Amino acid sequence: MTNEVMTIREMCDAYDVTPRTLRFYEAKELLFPIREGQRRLFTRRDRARLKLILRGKRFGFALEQIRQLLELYSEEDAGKKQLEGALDAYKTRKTDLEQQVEDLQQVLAELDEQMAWVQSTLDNTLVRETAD
Amino acid sequence: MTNEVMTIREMCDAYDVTPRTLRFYEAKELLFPIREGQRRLFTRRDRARLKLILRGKRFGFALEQIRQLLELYSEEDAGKKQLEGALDAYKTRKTDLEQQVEDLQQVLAELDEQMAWVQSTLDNTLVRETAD
DNA sequence: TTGCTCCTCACGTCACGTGAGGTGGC
DNA sequence: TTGCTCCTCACGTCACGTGAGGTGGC
Repeated sequence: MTNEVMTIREMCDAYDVTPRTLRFYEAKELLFPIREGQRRLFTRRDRARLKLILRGKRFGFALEQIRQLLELYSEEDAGKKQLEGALDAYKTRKTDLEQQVEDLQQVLAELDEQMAWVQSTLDNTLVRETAD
Repeated sequence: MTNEVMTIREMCDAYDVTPRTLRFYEAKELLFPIREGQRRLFTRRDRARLKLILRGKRFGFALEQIRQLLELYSEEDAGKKQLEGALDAYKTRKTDLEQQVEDLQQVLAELDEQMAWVQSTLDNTLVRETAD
């Protein structure tokens, strides 16, 4: 049954996160597990939200922005405005990620130069030592 | 004269960093400005180190690792061992950066899918609204 | 005196990690 | 009783940002 609730341990195993992370997301109002005494029980809704949170993180969104995106999605009538809002956030994120790729490639080139320089110095050092 | 010392403000303007950053690097023993009373005066050596620090950061090294690399470089006899140590660190960093590029491209593809999905939902919404 | 730049704490940020100390149920 | 898992503080991490409050020299 996908309607079964899950304990914190089961959640950790299923989604590869730590208990601390789940408690942290609850404190930040990203998840709303129900309580059985002290213990947390995560519902199907929490699991759906956690999946979106983890994907949002992969996209590079900050938790606060993910919280806002979750709100957009959960407003029962996911209407035009909500969807366009989400799409806008995605576009901004995409541009930023593309810039990151460019930056990384630039940095990789610079790193190659640096490595070549050190390597050539190393070669010269060996030559000198061998020339003794 | 490149032997002139520079004030914190001149350093900030020259290298596009904040005063806080320079004080922080000093506290972390990455820079060693001399003192004129309370004020810091940055030497040519500090400027050379700062350039290496900023490049190290671009490469994605943590400050502590940058500190160690600076030690390797500054050991007057930058011999075989030191250079090989630096080269090793660079290689590890390079592998990691390449992995980051791959991850980002993967994430970008996933983001495109997600955007397409939202867009198609949006199209359907418009169709329904127009069909009234 | 007013401005400007410098200084030293020291708390805030972000997303958790990591003990410390205690509880419930087998 | 011992183990195991859960819990709640609350401090630590990383690289600084950001006031608060004070100083020196024009």
